[in-house]
Amino acid sequence: MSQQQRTMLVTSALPYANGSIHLGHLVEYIQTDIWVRFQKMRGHDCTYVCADDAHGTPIMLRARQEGIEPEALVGKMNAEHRADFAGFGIGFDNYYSTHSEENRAFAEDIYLKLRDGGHIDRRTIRQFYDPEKEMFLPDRFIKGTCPKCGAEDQYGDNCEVCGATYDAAELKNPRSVLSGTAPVEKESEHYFFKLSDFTDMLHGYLQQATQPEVANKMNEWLEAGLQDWDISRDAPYFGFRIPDTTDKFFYVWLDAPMGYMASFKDYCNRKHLNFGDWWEQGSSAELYHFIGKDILRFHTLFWPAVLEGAGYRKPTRVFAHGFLTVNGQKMSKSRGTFINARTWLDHLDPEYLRYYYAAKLSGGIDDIDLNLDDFVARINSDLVGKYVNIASRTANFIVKHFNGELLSPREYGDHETEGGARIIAEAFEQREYNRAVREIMRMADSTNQFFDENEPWKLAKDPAQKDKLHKVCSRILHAFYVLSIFLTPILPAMNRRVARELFGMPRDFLWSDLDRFPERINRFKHLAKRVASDAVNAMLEASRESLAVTESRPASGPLADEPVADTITFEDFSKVDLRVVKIVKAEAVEKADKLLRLTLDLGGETRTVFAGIKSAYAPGQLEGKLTVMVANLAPRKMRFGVSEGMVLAAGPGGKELFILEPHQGALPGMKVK
RNA sequence: GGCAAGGUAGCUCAGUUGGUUAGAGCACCGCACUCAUAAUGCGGGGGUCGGCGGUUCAAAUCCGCCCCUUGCUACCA
Repeated sequence: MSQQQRTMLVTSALPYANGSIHLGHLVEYIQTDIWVRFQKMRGHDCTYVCADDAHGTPIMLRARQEGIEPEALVGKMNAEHRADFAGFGIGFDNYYSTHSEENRAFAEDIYLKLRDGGHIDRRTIRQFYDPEKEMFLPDRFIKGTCPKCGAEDQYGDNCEVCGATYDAAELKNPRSVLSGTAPVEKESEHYFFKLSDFTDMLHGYLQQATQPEVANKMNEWLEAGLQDWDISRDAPYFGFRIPDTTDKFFYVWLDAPMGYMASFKDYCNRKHLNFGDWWEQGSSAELYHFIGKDILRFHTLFWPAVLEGAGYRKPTRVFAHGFLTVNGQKMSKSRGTFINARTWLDHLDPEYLRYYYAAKLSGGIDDIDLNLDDFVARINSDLVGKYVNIASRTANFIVKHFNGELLSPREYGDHETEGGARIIAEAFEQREYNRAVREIMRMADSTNQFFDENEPWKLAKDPAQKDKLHKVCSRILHAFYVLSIFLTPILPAMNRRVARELFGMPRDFLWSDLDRFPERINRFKHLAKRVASDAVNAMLEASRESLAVTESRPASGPLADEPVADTITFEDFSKVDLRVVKIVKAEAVEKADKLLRLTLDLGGETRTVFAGIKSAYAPGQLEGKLTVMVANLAPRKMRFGVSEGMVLAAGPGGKELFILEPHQGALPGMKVK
């Protein structure tokens, strides 16, 4: 199996330094790590780097809250992340931070090259500003009433109740999350990267560098026309200052992907390598990014355009994966399925998670499900019952009757591994680990069949059959040896023990070890124990508890979904003019599947209001009834006409929506106060 | 509503360019075995391959329409 040695640099996305690593993150790191270990085993020069994404407003504010410097917070999280990753056997060659001098140098270098190349624009935009804290507010730090559905306490970019997206400027009663004061709009000069300069290049790039389904999706953005990208943020901000400015900082996406370069640069410095051999245009090294599908735009549009504009090479391929669900649903804190890496490590073997993910992962972007019952069954059956059991049931015969010595394939008859090895190597290369695992388990099955057919336990009792016993068991242990090599990228720790303790090798397995077979074994030592479902339950319980400490909110019910909003003053309330109205007409809107057009009598004046209540009310049910509306809400143009107010209703949505109705005697036009 | 990805045994999933009675693992029911930190082998039950049409000698696989799930997005002011 001679082949060209490849030079590869591989990355996983940078985890944000604001939170702990959880099982969702680990899908990506485990996927990447398996691939990297496979490439290394094949003898390629493969380097795996990552870093913490350490900048941004949330970090700055959290540090403030904890009363420490951002640097201290970032350092603490870096140590925690490293420990978690190490626990799962993620073998980074370097793990760094975007808060580093190398990263500053790359951000500035790239920015200046883009600027000098004419790809940076400056213009003034209006943005919310917190006068008390004296800072501009990102969308996530403004809350207010959703302009679409009226839900309170919604973020400045989208509404979690109705799912609407909007500009922070559209929020009603906006207020700063930091100080509670009303933010003011203020002008500020921002820097923009002219992404559209690279449209043609990206068109071709997407085809060759991404999975087909990803290219299709991203082409939608190209067709819609690429917008300029705001790459600056105003002080105060935890990040790098833009050169030649006093109060402008790079937005996180102009320093996060540079973190890949910075981490590798740090590695080069320590290993005395020439950074440019990997990153200069025309480099023959391969560059791969593993990412989640949520950050596709940044990695397949923004990042290649930036690299192109700054004169660097572009990634060879960008591999996106799907999200993790647990027991078929999104990870949930109240169900205990929002599981941190550390919680798993406290209760379960990390390699079992690696195996389970591998058994599920394909090369596509489908979500994968961690079904915990299936997990227990799968580990116990595949790993313990099939794979480990092969060695466990065979090794004793060799040690006891033959002093550990194995016959060679020539002595017991040929050992065919070529075909299977090719299939499995191909599957690893294509990141179709599920296929590799299926094939490996198929081979484990046939090995167990072979064992049972030959009944070595009977041979062992008959001295005349000693030679056959030796042949059968040698062959089986060689099959185990082959399976172990195949499983090494997935189960590195277990197979380090197999290589060294059982087969007495001085190092871990390499793929080329398939070309020769060991001549002896040592006594078998226990390798893996079954998963008890108790341990899984304990982990879920611990997850629930660890989160309960940080959040003392009710676990379920309306109050949990939508906590009571911040206190407002009476003046705030009195701004809202609520009136009793009579619904004189209610009709379905053609082509609208959620809206009803209501004609409301306000006691002399009539208003047209669109309400998203079609899922709960038939038009006829409403006509003639009284209800309450917000009468002084700014009119809003919608697709089907202008809505002149809003009717009040409660409930989560769907069939559960309940219009408010006043008691007997109320008349249209009366003010609610 | 638009776009995308899915809908195959109770569960988790395979099914390459359409081709014999649709597969695996787990679970379940028998049987066998005892070497193995209960682990294995054999056999069995179980599916109208989301639904309805169409193309074809032949469709889970191709085409059309519809239903459901998930993700983005849009109209739930």
